[in-house]
Amino acid sequence: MAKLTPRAADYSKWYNELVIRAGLAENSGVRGSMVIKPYGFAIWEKMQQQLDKMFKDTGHVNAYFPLLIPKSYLSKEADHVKGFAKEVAVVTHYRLKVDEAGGDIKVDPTAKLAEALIIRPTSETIIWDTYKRWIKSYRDLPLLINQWANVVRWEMRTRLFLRTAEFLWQEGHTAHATEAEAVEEAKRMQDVYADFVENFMGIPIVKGVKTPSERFAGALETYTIEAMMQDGKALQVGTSHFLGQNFARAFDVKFANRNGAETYVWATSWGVSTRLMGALIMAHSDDSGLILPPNLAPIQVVIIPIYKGKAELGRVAEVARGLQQKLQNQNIRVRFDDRDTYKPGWKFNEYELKGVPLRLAIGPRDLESATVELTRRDTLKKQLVPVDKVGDRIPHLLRDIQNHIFNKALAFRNANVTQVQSYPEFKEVLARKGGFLSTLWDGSAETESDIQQETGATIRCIPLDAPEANGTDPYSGKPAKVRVLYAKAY
RNA sequence: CGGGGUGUAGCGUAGCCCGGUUAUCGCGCCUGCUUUGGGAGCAGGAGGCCGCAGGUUCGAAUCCUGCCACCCCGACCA
Repeated sequence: MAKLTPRAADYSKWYNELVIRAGLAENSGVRGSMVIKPYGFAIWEKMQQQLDKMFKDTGHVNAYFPLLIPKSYLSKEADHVKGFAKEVAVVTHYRLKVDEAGGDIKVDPTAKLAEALIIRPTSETIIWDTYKRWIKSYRDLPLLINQWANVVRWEMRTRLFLRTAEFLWQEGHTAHATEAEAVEEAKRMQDVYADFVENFMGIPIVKGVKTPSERFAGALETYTIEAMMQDGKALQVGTSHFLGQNFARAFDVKFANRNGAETYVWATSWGVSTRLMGALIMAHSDDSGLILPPNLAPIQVVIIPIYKGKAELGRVAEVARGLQQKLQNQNIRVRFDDRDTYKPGWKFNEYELKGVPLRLAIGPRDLESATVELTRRDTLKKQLVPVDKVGDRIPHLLRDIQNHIFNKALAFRNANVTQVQSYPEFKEVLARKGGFLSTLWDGSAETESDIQQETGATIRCIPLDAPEANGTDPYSGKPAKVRVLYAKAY
C-alpha cells in the first residue's frame, strides 16, 4: 500500500486501493456497479444484524416489496418524481430475439410493455400504493415496516461503496394517525442511526436537519446524521424523513379515526445503505489498512502460530486451540489461522490490511515462557500476556479498542470544526484546513447556492443542538436565522 | 452530462508519438529444495483474441472511426 497521508490530494486513490486490497469489493465491469466480496459482505452482514435488532426493538417488522415499479406510480408525488426522474433505469421490453443468421441478440420490438417499469430508486411509491389497501382504520395504525433491498440510481459519477449505481440498503416506511407521532418516529430513527454509527461503527456524528434544498424529494423535513472523514470532507451516513401527508394524498391513503372521520395518514421513511461501508473505511483506516471496531469485526481475534516443522506446530496448535475454545465460550469471534501455505509475516500484514482488532501470536518462545504476544490493530502496540490471563485480558482490550477508535475519530472531528465569523475567513479556513465550518445563515436558498458555487461547500445540516443565532449571515449581511455547518461533502 | 486521463497475463506496468522477428519488466501463480517471531531465498516453469467492433495497410498493441468500461475534476446524489 502506498504510504499516503490521510489528507493527501490523492485520498481518493488511497481509498480505492484500500477497498480493493483489503478484499472488500471491486469494480464489476458493469457501469457503476460493484462486486461486494465475501469479507466486505461479512462486515455488511454484521451491520445488518445489529440494525435489524435495533429496528425490531423499536417495534418494526420486515417485509418485501417489488423491484419493478410501474412508471406512472413515480409521477403521483410531484416533488418525488422531480427528484428521481433524472436517475431511474427503465424496463421497456420483456423478451429478446435471437437472430438466427448472426447469432446476435436483439430486443424483440413486438415485446414492448404497455407501461414501462422503473427499477426502484427507492420504494415509497410502490409501498404507498400497497398501504392504500392495508390501511382503513385507526386500528391499522401505526404501520411500522422495514425492507432490506437493493435499489438502482443511475448516478452520473460513481465510487465504490459511496455512490454505486446499485446499492444495498434498508428502507423503513411507516404510517401514523397523527403528525406528532410521525415526527416522533422520524426523530426516533435518527437516534437509532446515531446510536448505531457511534457505538457500533465508532464514528462520531452530528445530528441535524437538512435545509429545504437538501431535503429528500417529497419530504417536509429530513433528519440527517453527518460524519467527518479523515480528509475533512463530510459524508451523510443516514437519513430519516418526515413525509407529512404528501404520499398519503398522492396515493389516497385515508383511515377512519375514532370519531369516524376520514383523514390522510402521516408518513415517515428512513434508510442507511452500503455507503456505511465507505464511511467505515474513510473514518478509521490508516496506511496499514482497515481498522475495524471490534463490535463490527467479523473476526475479532486472529491466532497466528509460529513454528518450525510439524512437531512444533502440533505443540503450538494445542495451546492455540485451547485459547480459541476459551474465547469462543465468551462469545468472541476468533479465527485460528493454521494454514501452512503462508508465513507468519505474511499473515500479520494480511490481517492488518483487513482490520482485525487483535492478533494473538504463539511460537516456541511463548511455549517456553507460557505467554502469548497480543497486538492491537488500532495502535499496533504489542504486549506479552501470560497464557492463563488471555481469557480475562482480551474482552477488556476489545472494549478498549472500540472506545479508542471512537475517541480518536471524535478528537479529530472536534479539531476540525471551526467557527468562522466572516466570509473571507470562511473561504480561508475551508481552503487551508477544510473540515466543518460553523457559521450563521440567513435562511435563504440564494446564500446557500452562492456559497456552493464559489467554494464547493454546502450546508450539511442545521445541528439539533445549535445555539441561538445572534448576528448576521457572513455572506449576505442579513440577519441570521440559524447556526449551520458547512463542508465539502462526498 | 461537460472537461481531462486510462485500458497490454490475476495485479501493477514498458512498448504506441515514428507500424515490421517469438510483446517488456516486477509482483502473484505452479514444481523442487532450503525456510517460518513482520509480506522468505535459489533454480526451473506456466500463463496474452494488447478493452470490443470496424477500417487503412503486404503487415496493426502501435494509425483512423465508433462503442464499452474505469479513474480524476465539475454538475447531480444515500
